[in-house]
Amino acid sequence: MNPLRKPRPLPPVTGMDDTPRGKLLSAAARLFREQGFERTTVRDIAAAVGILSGSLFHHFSSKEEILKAVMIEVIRFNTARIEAAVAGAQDPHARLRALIACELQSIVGDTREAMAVLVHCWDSLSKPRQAEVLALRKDYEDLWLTVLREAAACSLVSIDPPVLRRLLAGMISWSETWFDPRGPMSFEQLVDTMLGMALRAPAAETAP
Amino acid sequence: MNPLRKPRPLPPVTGMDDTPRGKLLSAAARLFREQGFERTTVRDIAAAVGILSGSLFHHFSSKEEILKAVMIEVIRFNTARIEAAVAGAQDPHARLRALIACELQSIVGDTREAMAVLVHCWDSLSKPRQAEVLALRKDYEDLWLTVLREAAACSLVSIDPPVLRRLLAGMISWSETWFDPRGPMSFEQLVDTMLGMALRAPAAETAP
DNA sequence: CACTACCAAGCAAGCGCTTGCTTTGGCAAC
DNA sequence: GTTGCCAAAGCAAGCGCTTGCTTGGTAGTG
Repeated sequence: MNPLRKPRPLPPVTGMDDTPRGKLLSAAARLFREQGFERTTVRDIAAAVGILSGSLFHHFSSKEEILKAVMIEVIRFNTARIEAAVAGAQDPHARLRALIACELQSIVGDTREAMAVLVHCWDSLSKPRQAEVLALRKDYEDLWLTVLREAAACSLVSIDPPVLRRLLAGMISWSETWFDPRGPMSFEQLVDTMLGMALRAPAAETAP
Repeated sequence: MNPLRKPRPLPPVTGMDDTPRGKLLSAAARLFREQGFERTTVRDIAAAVGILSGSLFHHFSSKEEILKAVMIEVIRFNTARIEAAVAGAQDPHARLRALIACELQSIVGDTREAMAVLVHCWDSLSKPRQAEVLALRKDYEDLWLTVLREAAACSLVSIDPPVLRRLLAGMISWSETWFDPRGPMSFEQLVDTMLGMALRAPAAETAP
């Protein structure tokens, strides 16, 4: 927006900083997740940070722009995280495990609210805004495919990478609905279970 | 609801019959899926079957009751389907495959709209109505657990049944977002791929 | 004549967003 | 070190519209 800006200490911290904008985004993320996008009013969001509804429009031009901003911030944050994790892993097996662990972490851990919003409120975004978000998501998905293709190339996995990606995405994103890190199963156990399913399963025979 | 009722030719046909109520339900299911519950107005639903919005309330007492009815019908239908499929399968392996095939069928096949509504519009239902639907869902989930425990007992699978159920539920329900039976991968191939992942994967070591 | 199905009209409430104005805090000019 | 200034941030009020649902009445059917 503003072309001339003082050098900020760092790009966004854990997703949302503590500027008015950042506070609005994290409050909105929590509300959107709890009540859904349509059932959350601009008055709800404003009240959550202690201002009136009209004042909200000094920061965002519309309610939908808030939703878009929540999604963009969480995608940026998590893309940076998986890039760092993959760069720090030594072999294909470790890289695959790192991806699963990162995505699970983002969904049941620190960015849980915003990730749930990304999944559940997707259809509340207009098509043009969906396209903007999808463009950002591309880097994220490309990295997944690269790692899965590498794993397939060395016979670590035998399922077609695009299909395997989607099956893993389903398992991982669904765990938001049931997994509790304080429950009987630990985070690491769940990662290893998912990894185990991805690894040794043989591909289905290519029958019609 | 009505304790005295003419013997209907059969319990609900493919989910929704062709009475005014049935037509309303399938129109609502389609609209709820395409636009979400909140963005769909009672005027939309009424228009889809060619009546005015007020007339809708001669069939349902509220918009939310329509949503509940859609969910209940699809659960009834799919519970009957898996019960028949399991009863017709000879061994644990076949029973597990039948469950996966049935659930995938319900999600990408004939009851696609209503199943998508069940998953995506869940939070739009008030808590008391959620409880009513959950009570019906219990039989369905119990059958899954029974089959998975049997498979575990004969070492067909090695992952804890409740966990495995949730991982499979995630993979299967997520496929609504990407799987196209007319695409390069057939329905049966996808079932076998999922089955393969469930089958031989070893449980994660029980480390902290 | 009861019953189902529907129409026509509209109400009360809530919605996203706009407008016009006030307060606040930082900072360069003098 | 006041002073003058301005942009960011917020308030108070409310507009125009949509929403779920109600009401009172009517046509067709067994």
